Amino acid sequence: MEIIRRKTDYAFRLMLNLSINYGKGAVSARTLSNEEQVSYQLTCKLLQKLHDSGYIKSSMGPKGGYFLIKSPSQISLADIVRVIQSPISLSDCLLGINNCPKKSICSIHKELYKLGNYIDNFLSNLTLNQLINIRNNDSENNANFLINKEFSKNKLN
Amino acid sequence: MEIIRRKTDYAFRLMLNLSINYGKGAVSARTLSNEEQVSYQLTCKLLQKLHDSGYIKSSMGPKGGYFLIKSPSQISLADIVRVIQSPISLSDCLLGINNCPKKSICSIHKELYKLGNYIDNFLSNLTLNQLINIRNNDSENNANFLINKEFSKNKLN
DNA sequence: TTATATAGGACTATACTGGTCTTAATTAAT
DNA sequence: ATTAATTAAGACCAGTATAGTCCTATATAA
Repeated sequence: MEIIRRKTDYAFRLMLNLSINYGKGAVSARTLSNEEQVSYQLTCKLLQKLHDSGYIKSSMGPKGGYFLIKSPSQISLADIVRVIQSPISLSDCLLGINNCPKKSICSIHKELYKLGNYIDNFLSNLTLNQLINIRNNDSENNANFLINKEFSKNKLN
Repeated sequence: MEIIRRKTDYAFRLMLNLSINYGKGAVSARTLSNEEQVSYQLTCKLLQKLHDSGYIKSSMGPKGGYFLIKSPSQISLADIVRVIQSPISLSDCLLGINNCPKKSICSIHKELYKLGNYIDNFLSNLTLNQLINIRNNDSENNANFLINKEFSKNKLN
């Protein structure tokens, strides 16, 4: 089960593309669809949602398209997640005392609560602007995934 | 969308109960169902899965039931998650370079990868034994959720 | 006027999730 | 031996989420 749903992932891409084009005019759904390899229909749907939520504006007609309203530094991945997919929660029971019938359970949820907070904060603090910077600093080679593999070996050390 | 599915949460409870009874003989599904407020049928199903995965043993007949094979210090929440629900992955694309058509995306996934690792490690390092200890240290009052509520108010401060 | 865009409702196939029902097989105690 | 308590396990189901398409309408630059 994916925490970040596929649609949300698509939206990340679309928004990152718009971030790179921030201040350079509108980008059409068709272009975004092609460049980010997301089906045209779905691209439209996702852009509409992002539009309705006030992150992007649209201009209709030829030469129309979408562009960011806010600066990429003011939009986090958590924002996008919130728009596209149902909210991420770590577990049902964290929502309230009602679902947690026994005290014995609370030690579980107390710990899970910390994890939930961490995830929240992580996504809230990761802005589109930061992602652009990471990409730029990251050299021109395509070896990011190799780097990621190293990350995984060293995890928690 | 919950990262820890409800069934997994149930399994956490059942396993914590068995942990508390570790070394004290078998506990029947009926008892576990009552004590942890999980439907009897579902309790049976979950216990069967945990049994098949080698975390608990069963004895049939009257006075039968289930008991842990391993020590609670050797079973993590990640273990239980793995048995009960489909594996947690942060996003489809993290699975491989194949799903990641554009380099521009990698800066997203590089960061998400870190988050995925954190979640993994968190759950892998949280053992049933630790949860018992947390519970015991946590005083005898029932106010854990009040504490949790405070947590939620103060988060990110 | 036309071609290029966005806007948005309706619909669908598939899969997952939580959960139940039913029928067996095992075994301690009487 | 019989009975009652218990695990074992397959089949089934309703509800919902997910990803995605289809179709029609509307706006607008050229």
